[in-house]
Amino acid sequence: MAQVKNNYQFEDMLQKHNLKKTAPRLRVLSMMYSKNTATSQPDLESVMNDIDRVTLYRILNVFEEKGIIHKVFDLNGTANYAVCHSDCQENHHHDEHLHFNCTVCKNVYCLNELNMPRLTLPAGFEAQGFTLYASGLCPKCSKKSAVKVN
Amino acid sequence: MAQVKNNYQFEDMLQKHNLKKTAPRLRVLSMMYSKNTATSQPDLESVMNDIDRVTLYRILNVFEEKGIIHKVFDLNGTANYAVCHSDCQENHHHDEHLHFNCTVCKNVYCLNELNMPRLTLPAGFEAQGFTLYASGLCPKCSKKSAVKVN
DNA sequence: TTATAAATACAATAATGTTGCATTTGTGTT
DNA sequence: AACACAAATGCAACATTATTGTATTTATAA
Repeated sequence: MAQVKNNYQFEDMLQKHNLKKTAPRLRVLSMMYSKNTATSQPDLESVMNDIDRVTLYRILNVFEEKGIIHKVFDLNGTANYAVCHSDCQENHHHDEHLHFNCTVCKNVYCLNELNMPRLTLPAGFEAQGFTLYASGLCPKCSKKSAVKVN
Repeated sequence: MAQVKNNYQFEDMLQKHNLKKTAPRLRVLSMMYSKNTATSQPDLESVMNDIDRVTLYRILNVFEEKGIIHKVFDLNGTANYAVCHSDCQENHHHDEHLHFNCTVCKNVYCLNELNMPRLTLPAGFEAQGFTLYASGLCPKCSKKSAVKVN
């Protein structure tokens, strides 16, 4: 699930996007790539509490601008960020997959493997992008609830 | 588009849900039913600036709990609320339609007429609900941009 | 008309996100 | 290797959005 990358690859990523290789940015990258769920600013802040809040916000913003991560809102309306896959470019995201928000663990999964169904809009509407949300139980939480643990 | 209802009908709605018929609630209802787009707390506040902000938040919350309106987040992650159609019940929303967020006027349209495509999730995921988002130009704004007004 | 529970208004607080600026750091150049 | 400069970070202040507690007001049923 989670894409495995080493520190050299993260440095390359930054360089490719004309971003300086700084410790905070590398740490954010490695955290986001180590998980298969999206990450919010609060998530980052709780782990990297030695990095300034504002810095984290700004890192997330540049990464999004550069097409490294994309933003997705969870059920509570808080912004979460997930690593983009190959076909995202600067200021032009291809975010057309299913976002699954677990109602128990609150994690947001990007299910890239699912391709979006084509659909036609009512007359007059011109869509530029689609996003599909689902909420429910993720594999981990549905297993837990089945055996009534917790 | 916008559902036409009179004040008696709004009073009935409140009564049906065991909510007291108060002036703020009736005003919120009539505003929300008069538009075909979703409404945010800031929207309400700018129009009804004589009503306390907190009251508006609480009204939106009860209405959502009672299944009168449902919450949908716009592109900026701010909560918008739209009137539900018939099949929503208390604490059990049927929100499975397309939400269209115009990138120009920022309005959120609920396109109920569009039925959701069926889709199968990866193994282990148990979906309870789906929501489909699209962003782009709404009919009004696409017409404007075509004739290069503004 | 009155009693009571519910709803509102107001004040205070919390959480989240943004802006401006001084300081520090990375990087290309000498 | 050292310097210069732009970029990034850290810090302080502020803005916005949402929540909680409580006194006051209001709707409704007795």
